[in-house]
Amino acid sequence: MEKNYSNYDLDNLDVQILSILMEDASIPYTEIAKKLIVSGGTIHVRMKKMEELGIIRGSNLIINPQKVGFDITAFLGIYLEKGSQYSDAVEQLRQVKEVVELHYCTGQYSMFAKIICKDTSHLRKVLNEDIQGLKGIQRTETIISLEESIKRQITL
Amino acid sequence: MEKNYSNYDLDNLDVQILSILMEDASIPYTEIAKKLIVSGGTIHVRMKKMEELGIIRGSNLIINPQKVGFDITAFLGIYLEKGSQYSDAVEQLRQVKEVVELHYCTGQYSMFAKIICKDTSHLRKVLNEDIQGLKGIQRTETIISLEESIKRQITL
DNA sequence: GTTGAAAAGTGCTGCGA
DNA sequence: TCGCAGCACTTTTCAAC
Repeated sequence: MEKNYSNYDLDNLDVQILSILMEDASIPYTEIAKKLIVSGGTIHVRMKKMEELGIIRGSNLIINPQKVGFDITAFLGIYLEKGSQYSDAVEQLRQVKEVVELHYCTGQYSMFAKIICKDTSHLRKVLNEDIQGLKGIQRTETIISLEESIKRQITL
Repeated sequence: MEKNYSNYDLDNLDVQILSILMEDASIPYTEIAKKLIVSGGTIHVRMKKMEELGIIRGSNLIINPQKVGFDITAFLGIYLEKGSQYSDAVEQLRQVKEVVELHYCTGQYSMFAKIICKDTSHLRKVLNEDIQGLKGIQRTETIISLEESIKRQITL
């Protein structure tokens, strides 16, 4: 399905289509077509091309975590005992459902995670029981987000 | 539009609908209905209710940043000169398009940002020219992500 | 590559249980 | 409150430019 172009040149039309749908994926093709003064069929062809190229990963329904009782976002700097334990640690952290992002990174931490929990006691449980005990993890540093002021995708 | 229930009890059906659409918002209601053994109309009613309650924020087209030439993800710990400059700093950072997330947080940093850039020279430009010079920002620490191993939404 | 329209499928609304 | 059926709208396809 996904063709092997590492970097495809998007033209202006592609970028404008993506920009619109990145903000709201439910906007109909026909409406985009009107706005960009092309036919609906063209939007469809472009989208199909970009899907095949792997530029489009899919679409997500975005929910408000706070409304469903998930109130705490935290970042976790993770120190591994040895760098070689990285892939092991990834697999273990993948089992922890509260981990929504995990990065292998430069700087003081070996890995860096973003986790979302229901409340402080849930966070404590995840840190103490689910993460601190994992094989290869030496220690962690926690940064708690009190407010998410900006949340968006890149501007093309 | 949005009713003022701070926390509404979702039943099992609501949670299952959300779980499916959070992974792929393009799945038709009729298919969800078949999977959960209810009618399409019921899915529609539940979705409308959750939209009115503000549980659903919308939907995004997810693109692969690397395929469009954005190759570097970095996290930025930001030290402010005074905590009171927070809202000022938020507004300034909102103008920097490369900043995709910004948190006000506990711990050593006053604020914590996630930024996505095209390459190392783009990152350097954003750090040196767009961010370091902003009023109220004392200094920053950069963590560069070499690999994003996990990227998902919360599991309800 | 793009267009325009026809065909297929989906979302929405109202009635009935 | 839920399910069913008809209508409106969208996506998809395709021949022609």
